[in-house]
Amino acid sequence: MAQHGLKSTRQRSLIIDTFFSVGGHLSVEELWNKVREQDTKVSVATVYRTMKLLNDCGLAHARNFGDGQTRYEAAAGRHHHDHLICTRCGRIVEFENDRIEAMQEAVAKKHGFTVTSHKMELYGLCKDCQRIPGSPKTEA
Amino acid sequence: MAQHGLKSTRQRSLIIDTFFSVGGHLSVEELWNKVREQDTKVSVATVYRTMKLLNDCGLAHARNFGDGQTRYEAAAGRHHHDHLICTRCGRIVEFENDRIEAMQEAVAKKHGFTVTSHKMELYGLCKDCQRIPGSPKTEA
DNA sequence: ATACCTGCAAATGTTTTGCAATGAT
DNA sequence: ATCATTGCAAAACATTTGCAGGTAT
Repeated sequence: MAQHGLKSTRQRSLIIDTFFSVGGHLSVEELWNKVREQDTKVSVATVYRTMKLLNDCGLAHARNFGDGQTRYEAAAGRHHHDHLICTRCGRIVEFENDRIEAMQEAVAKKHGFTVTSHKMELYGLCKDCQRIPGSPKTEA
Repeated sequence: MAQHGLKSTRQRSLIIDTFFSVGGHLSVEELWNKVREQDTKVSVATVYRTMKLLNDCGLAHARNFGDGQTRYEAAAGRHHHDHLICTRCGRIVEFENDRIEAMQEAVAKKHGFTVTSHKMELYGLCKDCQRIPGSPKTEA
């Protein structure tokens, strides 16, 4: 970390290790809770600061799935991908599709735009939730 | 409006008229400013409440382009569409592409999802901004 | 030693809400 | 008259920041 003038601290190591070992698409609060299982003293502010750094370094990507919280996913050496989000159980599935990406480029070009980034999210019901009628987020 | 137990008030009429006549993708604050040109007394809370109603009725759609504010666009009788957003000047261009939609469906089906809604946003530089080096949001 | 980091609490920015007063039907 | 709606100010949320003390290099 020293190459960017960053220091390796107990808190940062714990936060980063936890983030990568838990995986998925964690909100800061979720990550904070996991971190506090190991060290009760770590403050949210530090988790926010650390995830921001990780994002700036390109090791994590900030995402926003419309639930009002920023979520982070590991990014090291990963391809760009998009997401399917189950609006009932919250499951998030990642996918890649080169043909869609190509068509996005084509659409942008048609409108004179140069695309630097994009996001695409498909919301709906996952396989399991389609057969279960009733209200969302009510796991058995 | 009576069919939903909603009442027609001076504030609502003004907010709704303003929203539809200004058009585009307005944040609540932008809309509030426009509204106050006609009536200084209208509160932000009322604008928030009215736009939420309009959204629930399906007459407006809430959008989130990553600038931290919810933006609303008119929705009455419009097709689904996606957006190109210029990260320099903030210009927003709408587009429709049936082939991309079809491929989204296909991807979802492959993963066992039923899609109920989706969002796709392409961020980059518009035609005009590509030729202007320098910092964003600095209009001549 | 010298930056950089941390925790805390206070501040931020956006959106929501409780409540008493006002207004529409 | 009744019940929805308003404005205001306070509350709620997620996130950021100032600062004084602590820590890695």
